[in-house]
Amino acid sequence: MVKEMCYKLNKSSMLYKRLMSKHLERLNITYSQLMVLRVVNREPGISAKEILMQMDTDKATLSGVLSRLERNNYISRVKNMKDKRVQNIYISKGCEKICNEVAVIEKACFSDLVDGITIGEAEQFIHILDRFIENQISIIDEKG
Amino acid sequence: MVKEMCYKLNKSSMLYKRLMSKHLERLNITYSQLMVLRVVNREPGISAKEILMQMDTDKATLSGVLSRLERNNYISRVKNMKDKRVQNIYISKGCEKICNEVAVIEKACFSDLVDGITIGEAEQFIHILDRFIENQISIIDEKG
DNA sequence: TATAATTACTTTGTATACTAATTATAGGGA
DNA sequence: TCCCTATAATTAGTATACAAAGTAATTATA
Repeated sequence: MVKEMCYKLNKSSMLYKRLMSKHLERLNITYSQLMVLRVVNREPGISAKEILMQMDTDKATLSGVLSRLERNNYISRVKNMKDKRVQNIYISKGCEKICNEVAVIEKACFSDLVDGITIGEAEQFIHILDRFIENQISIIDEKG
Repeated sequence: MVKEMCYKLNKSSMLYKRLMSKHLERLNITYSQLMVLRVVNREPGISAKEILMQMDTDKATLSGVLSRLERNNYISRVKNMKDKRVQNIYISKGCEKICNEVAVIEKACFSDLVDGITIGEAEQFIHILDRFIENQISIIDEKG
């Protein structure tokens, strides 16, 4: 039973990434990059460490995503003069648009995803998923 | 709401992979490799294409996983003489053990994962997830 | 103030994912 | 038999994911 849950969770997650990638292709940005861009859009001047605290990824992974975002002129990184280890990250001009465009795409995509699923079911689903995630986190934390 | 579902699905999937990776570390095998190994264990002599039909991955990805499995002596690939494009894949001797060991690990891990989740809830969860996956697949298929 | 410990971030190396292109082989006509 | 198309699998290239090591700057402490 749990096996089935896990297997299907993985499958669904994979499909979601595939789906979003298709949508994002024409915006010339990847799913991970967008997730980061969104956080920066919400909090201009945020540092990598602060993004990490919100995003549950790996610092090395984030470092790479930020490099590519900067290379493609989606963001700029400015060394913080009070603490030179830190870089403040800003969205490039005109780039807020992308976040808005994506919101539209997502909305369209999401409406198809819930076909045949009631709000009550979705709530229940999220409720169980939350419990599941809590269990996962506590197991991982135990292992240090 | 859907956004929350997707976000949490991704998160849970990521945590699951992290968790299994930790467990598999000492067996010197990765999660993806194990998934493939399992299929081969079930159907000795299976071809890469047949694995693909069962596994919902990419053929290029699978090719890489198979190379590494072969490099580490977990499997062997034998050219099929009736159709020389095809390779028949076999588990190396002594390697069935790993599959069994993993079954034990998984069982232990799974029991922790369902803490506080009833069987009824799990069933409901899978039911909704199935619907969700169906929707995802039909959207992806629409797009070609 | 010199040294130790920490912190923020990057780099390196390995393993997926996935697209596009390539290779080798099969198999069906003309 | 030669040609064309389809198929099984690999290869090349880009982008994650993550562990481990490295770098530079900051803080704590003897």
